[in-house]
Amino acid sequence: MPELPEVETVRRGLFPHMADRRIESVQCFRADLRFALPDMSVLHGRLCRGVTRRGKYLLFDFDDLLLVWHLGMTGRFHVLPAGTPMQSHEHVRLSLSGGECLLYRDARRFGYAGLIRSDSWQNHPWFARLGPEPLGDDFNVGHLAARCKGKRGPVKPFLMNAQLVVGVGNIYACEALFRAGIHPQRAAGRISGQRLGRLTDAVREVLAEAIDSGGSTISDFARVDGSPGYFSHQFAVYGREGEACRCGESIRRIVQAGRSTFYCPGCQR
DNA sequence: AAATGAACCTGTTTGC
DNA sequence: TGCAAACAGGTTCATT
Repeated sequence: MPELPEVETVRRGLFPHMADRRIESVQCFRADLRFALPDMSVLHGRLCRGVTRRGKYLLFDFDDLLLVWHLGMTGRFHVLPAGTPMQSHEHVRLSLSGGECLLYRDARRFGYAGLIRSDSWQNHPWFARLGPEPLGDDFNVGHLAARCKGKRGPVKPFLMNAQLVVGVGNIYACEALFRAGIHPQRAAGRISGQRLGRLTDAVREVLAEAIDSGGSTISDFARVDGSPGYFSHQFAVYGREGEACRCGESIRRIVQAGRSTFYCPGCQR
């Protein structure tokens, strides 16, 4: 479900509820999600310093320990008053000082969590091979050109590879390619430097605009307070098969690497 | 090496 | 109406 803008929206929603709060109790309602859950009882009595993000991972800072969480496709966090009844698909609940509790809900259970040492988190297998943050300086046309060189596979699934750049999932890959005017089936190694420059700009712009809109809600995504994200109203191509593009062509849907791709055959070459 | 497909799991939508 | 198939924001592993 959540791509970078949605995870960042969740992070911003969590931060004021988690920073400087102590974990007063931990309840796990099942032993595993996608993987076995860590023993979160070690967090009992600990102070959370804040919540950061790397790619699509949330990192809860407990000084020497990080609680790392990936939302998978349908994971959601909510902060609610203590004593709130159990919610559907609720798997974990942390009671916090100050009278609130943090709930994790996940219908499909593709999400996962881990407890790792803060001093070596970047060497953890979940992080060691991740590409640069798309909104940071390390994601630039030089990086993209170097990685695209010689690649014969289609650019759209290539763009979704977290080893190239983190945070770009199915929605924003489609939207960024539309903005850059690049056909999703074009070989990654056969795009001019100028057009790769447009693509880096498009990735940054679409992600930044989506964060400003609170992410995109299709069906499952919700912010920590339960409200939806509004960027879905601004999709140019995603989910719009058969609708007319502003150029007049009809938007198409194809399947690449098992995922739906939406594009405009008039605007994207 | 690189690209595709299957797997993980449940809920919702679509089509016959 | 009922049932089955298709589809859904992600990642990893196995197979060509």
